[in-house]
Amino acid sequence: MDGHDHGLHFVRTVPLFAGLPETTKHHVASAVVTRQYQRDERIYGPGDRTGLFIVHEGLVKVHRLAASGTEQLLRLMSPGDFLGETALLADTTTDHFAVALRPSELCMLDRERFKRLLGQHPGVAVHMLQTVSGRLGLAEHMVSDLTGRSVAQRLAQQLLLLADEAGRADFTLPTTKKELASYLGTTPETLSRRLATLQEAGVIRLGSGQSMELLDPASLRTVSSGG
Amino acid sequence: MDGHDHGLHFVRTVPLFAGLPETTKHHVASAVVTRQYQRDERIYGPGDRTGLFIVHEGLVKVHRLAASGTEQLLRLMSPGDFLGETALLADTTTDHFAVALRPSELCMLDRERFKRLLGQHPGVAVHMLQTVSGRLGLAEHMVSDLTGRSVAQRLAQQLLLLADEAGRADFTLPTTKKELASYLGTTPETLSRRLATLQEAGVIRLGSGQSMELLDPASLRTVSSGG
DNA sequence: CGCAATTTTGATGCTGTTCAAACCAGGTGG
DNA sequence: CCACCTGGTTTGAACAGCATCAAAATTGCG
Repeated sequence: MDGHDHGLHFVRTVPLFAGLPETTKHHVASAVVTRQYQRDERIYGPGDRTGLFIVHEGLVKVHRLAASGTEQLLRLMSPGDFLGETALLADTTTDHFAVALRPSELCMLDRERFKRLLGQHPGVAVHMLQTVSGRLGLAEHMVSDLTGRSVAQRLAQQLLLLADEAGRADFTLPTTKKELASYLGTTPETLSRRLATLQEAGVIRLGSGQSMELLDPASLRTVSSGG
Repeated sequence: MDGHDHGLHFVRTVPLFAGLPETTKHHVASAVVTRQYQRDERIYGPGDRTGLFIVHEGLVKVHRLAASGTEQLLRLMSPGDFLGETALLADTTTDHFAVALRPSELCMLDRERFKRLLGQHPGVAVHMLQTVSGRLGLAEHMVSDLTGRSVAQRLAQQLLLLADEAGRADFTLPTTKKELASYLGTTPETLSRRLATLQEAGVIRLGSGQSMELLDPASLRTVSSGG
């Protein structure tokens, strides 16, 4: 299987391109550059002038570094997700980092071709608009959570969400606890303490590594909503 | 001048509709419902199923209430800005408030017509995508600022931004200090103290009401970037 | 002029950070 | 196969920033 076929197969699995006609999918597939990234390899960083990336395989974190050195994890991107569009649409360079958390494969569509695609296929623009709008909702939710809710509340909410995504009460974190702490806007130390508290209360059970189990989800829901 | 003409005049001033052909502008103008809002009047709230709003005159705040009662100001919308698109694109109800901070005029385009417009005029989708993408950037910036920077740093940054927007060192806040505190993710008390500190240091001068003057912007820049 | 809301100031307490050190896990090379 | 090393996790102690509560002062508005 050569690069083109591989790309075409890939393009078919991307929600963003779902509505495109066959011939356009071929065009996109041949225009796209696919690359593998190792664990911890940087995909782009502040100042880079990249195109649109789409995750094919693996897990990518989008984060920002404050002057103080604090890292804020903004989002995790999984297969099918796109990233890098903010700088592209504003015609500037990026102001954040994208790093592969595991061996990953991404493809990139250069700026020119992407803009052309956007202008010629409104469906892509609309789909992208829906996605970005959803991300905005999440980000603004995060803002109000950071000011209006405690770490314990945010953690409880996140644990419920993770269990929900996994579809079961026992699951494994997609990342290290350090990254989870960053996502929740706190430190590893504080997160560790809150988790310990929950375990002592019999609400969760911490397994080895990043695995855990929710023993009392109802209790978590109470905590999450400020009980 | 009847409602239609008024609407048409309005439509011409909206950046979002800038690229539309004349005939479409007429259609939009006749489809739009214009309304006046008093100071503190609610435009929409959580659970409402609204269309797309566009600010014509005045100032609108978009905010969220935490269970604890904490209010988080998310953004201020001025003439030309649109709002309500998140719920619309996700086909759900809103999860936040929009309130007129002054006597304001807004128009609303209902869901159906908006969706049709979006599908038929890709330029609108692309423009909207750019705007929403920019807002996402701001929101994510806010997230990392809330976790990585102190109130003093966020305040310094905001003061510089306000002076920049005003184009001069002495300006008047667009809102009350209470709202500014909410925007910065802090309390009125803390904001008042930080402003007092800056004044004592000779960095700013607080005038009556919401007016102030930046005496030493360089110093603010130092504070803002963590000096 | 006087009321209501905002702003300021003060005193106190708590949540979460910081620094430090011990502990643990996974992966590498001898 | 095991010692080792690096980064993640946990725990402890002390501290700092900011919120909270309370009350006085100021502002703007009817």
